[in-house]
Amino acid sequence: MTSCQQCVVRNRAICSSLSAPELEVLNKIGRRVPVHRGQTLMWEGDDSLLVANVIDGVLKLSTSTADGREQIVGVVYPSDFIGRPFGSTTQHSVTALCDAQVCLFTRSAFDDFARTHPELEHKLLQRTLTELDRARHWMLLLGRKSAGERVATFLLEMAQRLADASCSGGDAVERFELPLTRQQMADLLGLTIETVSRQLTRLRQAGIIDLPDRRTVVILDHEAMEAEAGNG
Amino acid sequence: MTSCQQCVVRNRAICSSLSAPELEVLNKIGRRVPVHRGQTLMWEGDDSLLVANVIDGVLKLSTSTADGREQIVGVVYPSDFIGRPFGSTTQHSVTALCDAQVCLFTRSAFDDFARTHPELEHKLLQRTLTELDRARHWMLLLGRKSAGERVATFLLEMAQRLADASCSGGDAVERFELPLTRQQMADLLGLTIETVSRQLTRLRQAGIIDLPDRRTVVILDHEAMEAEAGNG
DNA sequence: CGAAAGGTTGAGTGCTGTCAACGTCCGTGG
DNA sequence: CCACGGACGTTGACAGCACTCAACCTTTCG
Repeated sequence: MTSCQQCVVRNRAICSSLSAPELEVLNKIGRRVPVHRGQTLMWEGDDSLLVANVIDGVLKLSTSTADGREQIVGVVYPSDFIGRPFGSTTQHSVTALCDAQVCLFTRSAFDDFARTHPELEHKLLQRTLTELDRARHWMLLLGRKSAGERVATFLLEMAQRLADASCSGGDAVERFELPLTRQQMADLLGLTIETVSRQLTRLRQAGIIDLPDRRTVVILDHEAMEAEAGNG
Repeated sequence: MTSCQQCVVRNRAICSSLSAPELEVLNKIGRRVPVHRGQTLMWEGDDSLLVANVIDGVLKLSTSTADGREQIVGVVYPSDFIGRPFGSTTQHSVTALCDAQVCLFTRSAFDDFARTHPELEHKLLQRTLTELDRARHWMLLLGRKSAGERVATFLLEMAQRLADASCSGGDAVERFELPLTRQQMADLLGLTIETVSRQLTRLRQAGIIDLPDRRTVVILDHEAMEAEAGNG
């Protein structure tokens, strides 16, 4: 039986605000659930019935237009929180990009627990404020950056986030596996799959990155990447 | 002397969570400040030293690329909260779109007060969650919608928000004043000023809207607008 | 009245999307 | 083991939407 005490995201997730006896209670209302790659945990427009902490894996948050154009509005990693507490509907779908594990709560039980645990709400507030900053920052990319800048910015951000998640002391990793397909990259960057592919090829031919296989990226020239990303 | 008790946003802002004696304390750490049109209250990248409630007027939140391209990432109205509590830097500039009034706090004083008033933090959390939903919804527009859809979506959303702010029972108003110039609309929609102007002209010539003067919009055919916006 | 700011319209270009063909990887089943 | 099929990815040709550059109009304000 898995308990919160042994949870791998214990010290990073919002649960880190809780004492041992509080964790006992939370343990009772949550349950660990596996999510398979491609499985959708919540659907855009649905009643908000569930919230969760990501324990392992990567998931995407996405919305679509009426005619099916998709935009990925967030990518979440272990220790991130998903779902819409204190609200009636979920504004975006949540889908696993790889096999994942989440710690699932019914929204009502979570809401009740959170309302009586200010420290937990504070952690959630901090996390939400950070997510809002991140979302707004992404709006600059979607509204104002060229295809080349978008792809470069994405690769740099991915390197940085994976570095934060691992233990490399904050330095961006220079080699990593993409958790996204080309189509998903396109949906995140507001581009088409062909444009993403062409920009990756261009960066590779310019000697700025290497692509040993379809999922692996090696950043060869970090400075040139910053220039490509429009941070200059 | 103005007190919180008489504040026009008293019942809508996050302060609505507070009792009379608590308001007394808040009154002491905040002060009402006028902001002139065009004046920037906070700068992107600055240390986060101030937060505020909007009392009157409309302000924009914006970020820029290194070479000066601007993206508006949010528009705030009376009762909205601005600034970055519990964080070291402000991620976007805040600028008044018309003469405005805000209730200003130093971040440290506000943080301290919030940390000891869970009900206030709860209100702030709800507000932040709503803003996050709104920002993510806007990402769909920036990433996937055409110029025509963006302009139509913007006008519909503006009509809805002004309806929510007034007392029209939730029905969108059919006639309103834009708080934005064409350039600001372009910066919000991720377009150029010329494209915005052309799309407005197109909607007017199609008989879907009227533009009595440069700042006034009349929605003549709400259904056609929904279609133009790409909503089903 | 003149200047500046804001807005509209036109002509032309180019970036990115569309459509299509082909290539690569990988799991499945003969 | 190999053939096959499907998912994923790359590349090319072409078109079109939105951007750029430019001229001109309207409103505002000193």
